[in-house]
Amino acid sequence: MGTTKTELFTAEQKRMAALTKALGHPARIAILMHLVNINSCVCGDIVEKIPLAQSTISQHLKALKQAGIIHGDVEGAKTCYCINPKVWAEMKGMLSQFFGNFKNCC
Amino acid sequence: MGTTKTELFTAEQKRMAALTKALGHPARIAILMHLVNINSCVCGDIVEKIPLAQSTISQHLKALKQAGIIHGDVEGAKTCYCINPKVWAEMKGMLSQFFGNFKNCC
DNA sequence: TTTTATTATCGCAAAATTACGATTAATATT
DNA sequence: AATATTAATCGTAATTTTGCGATAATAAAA
Repeated sequence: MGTTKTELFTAEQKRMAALTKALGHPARIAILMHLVNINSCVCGDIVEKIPLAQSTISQHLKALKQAGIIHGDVEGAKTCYCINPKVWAEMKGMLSQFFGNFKNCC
Repeated sequence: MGTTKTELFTAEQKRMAALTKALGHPARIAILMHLVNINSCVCGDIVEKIPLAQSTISQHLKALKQAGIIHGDVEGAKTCYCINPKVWAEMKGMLSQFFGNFKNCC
């Protein structure tokens, strides 16, 4: 076991789960906060900002990339990581709808 | 390894990661969607709505409870699961701020 | 009081996640 | 051409997650 039974759920449910799962680690939140705060792409100084090994950060960046939340553009020897505005807007809309739908019931 | 180095991150980062991680599975999204859609507490028919074993659903409910997103009130033989309005509002605010802070930069 | 219904927990197995050091690949610099 | 610099990938180990059946625990119903 250990595998999610993905065929049992809707595309929307799977998409939302994949996106929130990608957010679900402090290091990945920290990376995204950094990108949002500096309000530009980050070319090569993420390892200095987050106290984890270079390989570990690379894995977290990969996870964010696979979810589509960021993209990395090779710029010579460095890679520039940017928030993907399209997916960012998708998440923003998806989550605001999701959280807005709840009317305090009981 | 396999353990997150939680001491390296801020309380905000850890809280946000814990909440989004709890959302990060299709079954848990489905459970929350169901609770939002019927707009009331659910007493005992979650197993019928989601095609997973009773014990598996119980575990997903536990995960949502531990994050504080829902609470379960024992109502006789059944347990009524409700969205926790306080934490719901917390997430809504946290995420809307997070996603609102990004200005399309590049 | 015995039986039934409902939910939680235990124990297990398979898979995924997290983290790191070491290595590789690709580009810049000297 | 040789040497840095930067980022990705590989290999490994510990831990966590996911899912299920079996078993408890609790309360309702007969």
